[in-house]
Amino acid sequence: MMISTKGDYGVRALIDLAVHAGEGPVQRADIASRRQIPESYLDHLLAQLRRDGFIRSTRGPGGGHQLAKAAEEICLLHVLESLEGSLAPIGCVHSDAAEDEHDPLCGQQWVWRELYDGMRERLGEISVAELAEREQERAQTAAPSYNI
Amino acid sequence: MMISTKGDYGVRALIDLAVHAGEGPVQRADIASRRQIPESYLDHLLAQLRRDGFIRSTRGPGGGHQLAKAAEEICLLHVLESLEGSLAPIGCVHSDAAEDEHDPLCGQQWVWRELYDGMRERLGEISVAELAEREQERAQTAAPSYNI
DNA sequence: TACAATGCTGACCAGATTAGTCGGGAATTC
DNA sequence: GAATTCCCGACTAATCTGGTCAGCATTGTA
Repeated sequence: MMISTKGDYGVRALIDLAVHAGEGPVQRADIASRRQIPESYLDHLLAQLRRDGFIRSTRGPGGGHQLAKAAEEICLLHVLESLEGSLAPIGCVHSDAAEDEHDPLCGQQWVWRELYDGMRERLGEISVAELAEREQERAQTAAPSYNI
Repeated sequence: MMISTKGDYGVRALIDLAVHAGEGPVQRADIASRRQIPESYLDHLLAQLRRDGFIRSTRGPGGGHQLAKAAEEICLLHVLESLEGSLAPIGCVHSDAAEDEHDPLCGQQWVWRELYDGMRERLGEISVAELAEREQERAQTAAPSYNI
């Protein structure tokens, strides 16, 4: 398991913010109840997302959280790396490792690196905007009667 | 981290067995020292690999472990799944899950599934034989003077 | 038949990580 | 100044990782 609830919840929260973008700050409690995330846990995740510049938060009544940049510019790769740390499938492979820094004992490194690079590439292509769109589409297909 | 030392050590052990295939049973202690794996830990990994039919073990003097099938027929996917359990990047996605068993709250499932399928496909193509070959090649390039 | 070499098994353990909870403080609006 | 909201750090229980260890089972050889 490479993606814990941290990453999963965090992504969901960002989707929620993307869906409600332009409606002013969204409150933690609303995200939590809509996305079924324990509120006090979500707290920590939002803090991390703020630290890494994905969201902006405002305090006081009417406060809440908003995306700090366009949803199109937030890719899954960065979000997950923010919340989960490195996504490397194994310790001896990290994104900033030198190309030929090979441990002679870890001859199968090329496999892990190949997997890792493939994953990072794909995750880098998927934006929170895309996830939010897909969700909206699905919601409409699932319950079209409410939308006529 | 999706691949712990379990999977890594296990793969190394199988490579070792592939390299020494045809030389009779290979002893645990030899694998352990050549591959830098704690012997008593390796013990458990070999047990698992045996249970899942990757190796055959014989006891008594001159005993040891051998591949139970051709190294070409052992793919990384099965080995890792034997040692690590499911490689699913997240709980809601497993290989035997029904196609449309979607949790309405997990709208981003398609992403995880896409990653998972890609990984499984790639890992299914790589055999222990290939890993062993690559290792041998590299050993020769690294120290050609010993092989003239 | 004894014994030495080897594998087999289950119990145990320390440290890290995950998935939270809780309590209190700080900022902001009304 | 009171209500609302975010912010932050301490704490916890359960699980996983990466082992270690003791003792038993099997088998070849003298």
